[in-house]
Amino acid sequence: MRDPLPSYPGYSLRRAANATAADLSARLGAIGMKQVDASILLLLADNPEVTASALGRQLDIQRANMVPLLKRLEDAGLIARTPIDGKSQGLALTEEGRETMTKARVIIDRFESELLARVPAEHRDHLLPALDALWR
Amino acid sequence: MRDPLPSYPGYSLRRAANATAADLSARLGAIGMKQVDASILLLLADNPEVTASALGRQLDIQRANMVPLLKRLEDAGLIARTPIDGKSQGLALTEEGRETMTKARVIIDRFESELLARVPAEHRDHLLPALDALWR
DNA sequence: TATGGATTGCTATGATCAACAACAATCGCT
DNA sequence: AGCGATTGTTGTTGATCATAGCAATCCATA
Repeated sequence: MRDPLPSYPGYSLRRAANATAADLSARLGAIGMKQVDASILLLLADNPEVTASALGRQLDIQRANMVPLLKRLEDAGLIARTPIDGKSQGLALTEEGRETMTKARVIIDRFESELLARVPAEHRDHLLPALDALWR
Repeated sequence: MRDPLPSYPGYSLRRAANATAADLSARLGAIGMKQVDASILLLLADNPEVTASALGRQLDIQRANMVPLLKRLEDAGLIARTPIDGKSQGLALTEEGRETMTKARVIIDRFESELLARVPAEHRDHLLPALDALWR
């Protein structure tokens, strides 16, 4: 079947993103994590006491949609909230959260290196800069 | 805020795909099209009389989910079905479907060239081959 | 030619996800 | 003191996708 779509970079971009995301999802699923969960944990590891709003801004997730996300992580005992002032609350990893984050990071690091390994050597170093130009 | 995520190619891949997809969606919305719709029309333009199943396989869309998709396009008068045998039916663009497909292709071509233009020249030619390696 | 496995189109359903509007409480600047 | 902006939240909606199941039809082979 003749298919003109793969010659479009934008189309290949979407297909590649879907394929790799499915792969990573499966791997993170092994430790009961989703990609968003892992993103939040990684961000929290580097930025203790950030606010839910700030997290959402960084990840492009609306405030309202952060609520169930954070609730799940809190119920799982991975993050804790501490009041900053009357309306803001700081988020931080619990001890268990830190352990889970470490596991997630191992999985992600392996995933990312395998991803890069699939790219032919002559194109490899160009991938990240090219992608950055498309959304940063 | 310190953010280790953008240094991961896989993460940037997802973000870039989301950003560009949102852009294209907005542009196609101007003619009442969605990305899937346009994909189907483009594919149909090059492959008249293909079957719904074959289309779904090519686009990685399950048979069951093709039904409402094709129904919308048929109700809009963009595609027509002709029986091939007792159980299969060939899909093809109507005259109106061909016109809409042409409009969509103009939009997509412009979108894709603007997308490539955003990539620094030294990385540009590496993007498509790199992406291809990730899903083909 | 009969038959069993695969294929096609479809219905129905559930899960997940993101967008949106609205709200009360609080903050911070003037 | 007052006012606009921010925060966390609720509730709802629409879109997308996976899954299971089903009847009809096909195709290859015994």
